[in-house]
Amino acid sequence: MYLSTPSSDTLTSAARQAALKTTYPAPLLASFAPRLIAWQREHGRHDLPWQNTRDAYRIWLSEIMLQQTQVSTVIPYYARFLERFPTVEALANAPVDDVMALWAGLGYYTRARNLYRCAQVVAGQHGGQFPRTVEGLAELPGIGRSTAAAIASFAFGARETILDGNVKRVLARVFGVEGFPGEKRVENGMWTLAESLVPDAAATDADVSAYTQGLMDLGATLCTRGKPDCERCPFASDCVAKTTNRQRQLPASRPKKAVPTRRTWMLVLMDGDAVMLEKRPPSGIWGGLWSLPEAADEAALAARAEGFGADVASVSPLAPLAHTFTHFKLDIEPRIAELAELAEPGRKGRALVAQDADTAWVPLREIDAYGVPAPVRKLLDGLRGSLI
DNA sequence: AAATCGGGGCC
DNA sequence: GGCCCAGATTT
Repeated sequence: MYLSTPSSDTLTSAARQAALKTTYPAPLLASFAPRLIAWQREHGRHDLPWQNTRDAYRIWLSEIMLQQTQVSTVIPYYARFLERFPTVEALANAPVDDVMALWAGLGYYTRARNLYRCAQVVAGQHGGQFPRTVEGLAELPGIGRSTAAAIASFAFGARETILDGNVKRVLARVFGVEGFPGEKRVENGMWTLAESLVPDAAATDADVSAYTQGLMDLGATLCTRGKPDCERCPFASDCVAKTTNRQRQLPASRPKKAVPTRRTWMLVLMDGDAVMLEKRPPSGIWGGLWSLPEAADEAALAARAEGFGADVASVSPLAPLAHTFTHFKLDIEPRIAELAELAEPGRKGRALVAQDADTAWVPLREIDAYGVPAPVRKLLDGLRGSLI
């Protein structure tokens, strides 16, 4: 049952549908589908390679590719896939490495693996036929509720609604749906609204296809995130966002949640005017950038300083700085140290420090030539100013 | 640099 | 069953 709109409170599905009419203008609800269909036929996209087919395999393949990549990128991949794997059986029987090789460049490789797994399930357990219902489709790997609805409506004329990011944006604007669509309550309301909008039983399969395609086309070509082309929109006269000039506010963006704070200690190890930078691991925060050696606490940083050849007694604090990421705030505790004197009088030595591909002595004036995280650069810029 | 995105997986 | 993530792109 998880595919049906999750019931909120005690309302039945019918009651929730009825409640929509008190929330949104009935004439808009009633005219939405015919207007969208008319617009799609006149101004929508009609020549995409996966249109004008009812082959569920082709539609599925396009939908999976389009989940993550824009149309212009998908087109050549789609063509190559179909040439190499004309049927779901051909895909299922291919070595997985062949599939991955053809996918290479599209990214999101777990979805390629799901694509392959899905093909094997369809070929092996469904006789090569994709399930015809949203429920059946959504049990397959890589197919969720929205993708299932896209396949069911395009391939089988099912009167089911999609609800992807584009559609959420269109609905939020046209109907003035408040709240962040990533929030369950808001999303559930959008599913109910979207379901109420699908063409009625009188609609032909072609109408259903035009409707679903229209939802996609409107969001992708007119009702875009940045600069919607309201002048060409068939709903401009009714659209809540347009008529109240809130295109930028709808849909509501993710609420800024209080982010956790992490704390890190950074070593500013100086040798004259040069500072030691370390290359960070390729993935994770500041992946691949050059930064200061780090440690999780004061003692660990002192140990690192000593390991590099600094006199621990010379390690002293600089002003802390904060940097905010999407997910968390980083408090940086910088500690500055100089290399200890070598036994040979009057010489400090870079030779003490292992020079490998992941460490570098960089004169402060040259750090711009390295990829250095913004807060670290700021810190070093300040240091440079004070040393001169 | 920040925001966004469907589905999967984790709890 | 709900929440958050992984992995990538667009703006």
